[in-house]
Amino acid sequence: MNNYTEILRAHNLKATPQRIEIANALHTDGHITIDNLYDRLKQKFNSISLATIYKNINIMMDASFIQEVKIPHAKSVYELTKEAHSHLVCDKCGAVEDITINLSSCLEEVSQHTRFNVQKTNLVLTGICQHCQQ
Amino acid sequence: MNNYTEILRAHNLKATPQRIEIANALHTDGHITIDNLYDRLKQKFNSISLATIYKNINIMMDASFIQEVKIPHAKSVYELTKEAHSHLVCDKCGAVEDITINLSSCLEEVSQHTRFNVQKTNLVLTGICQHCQQ
DNA sequence: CTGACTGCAAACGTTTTGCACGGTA
DNA sequence: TACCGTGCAAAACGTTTGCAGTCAG
Repeated sequence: MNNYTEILRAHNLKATPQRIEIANALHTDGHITIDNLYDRLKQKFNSISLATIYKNINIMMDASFIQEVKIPHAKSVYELTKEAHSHLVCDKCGAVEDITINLSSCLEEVSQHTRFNVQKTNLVLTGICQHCQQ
Repeated sequence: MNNYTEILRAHNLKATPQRIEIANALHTDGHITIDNLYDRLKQKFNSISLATIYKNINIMMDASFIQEVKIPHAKSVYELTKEAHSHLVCDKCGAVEDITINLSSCLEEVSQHTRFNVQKTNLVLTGICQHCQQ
């Protein structure tokens, strides 16, 4: 488990117990919805408010500490910000997995066809995960 | 302008004037938010209800006549269903543009690293469009 | 003619806001 | 201590639902 106290402060966020637990939940689960995060934090802080979850999610996104992943036909999940990567999402069980894919050939193709200046890539591949194939 | 009466019926959707106008709006604009669609249809049907927009968007999605495109940090847009393609989204002006990119090398990479069975690709490239670069 | 669609109003779920209290730095 | 964060309650927002009247097939 990381020391999220320091990491939070490095992002100009006060290290409250609630925020540290949000960071731990994201670190443990990788990807989590608002609802799951709320359920998870209620175990540790029985009187925590959903408003606190939302306020922290928003301020942590502003600080680029976390990121939202929008998924077709499903609720958004949140993850700790890390190096650029893509996502595999299982349509059956909903599991979200990180995957690093080299998109340079795709970006070349874009620059060949348009003058659009790409800054970020968002690739979500949906289908059936290995576990659900059985 | 296409004859959307027939196309709607081919999708088992009754061809009401409201639905035909939704199809025309999507055909003309390419990508449109719920709000813009509502504003657009109010010009033709001054007493149209937002509920009608939502009901039709949902039934048209169920019929695979249209599709939702989820965009980072922005509202979803809707488009007529067509062959698979990716999207360029300008962070400045919000414009959404279709682009066909060959993703086969990316999919190969996925099958080399996992046994995930990919069924759909959702690629959204964000950045600055040619017009906003000037 | 019949079932489906529309428009209105109300309900619903999600997210945001204001405020008093409490905790971090 | 000063400011920021928390929790509660209420408000705001987007979306869905139920119903009565209307229309497409």
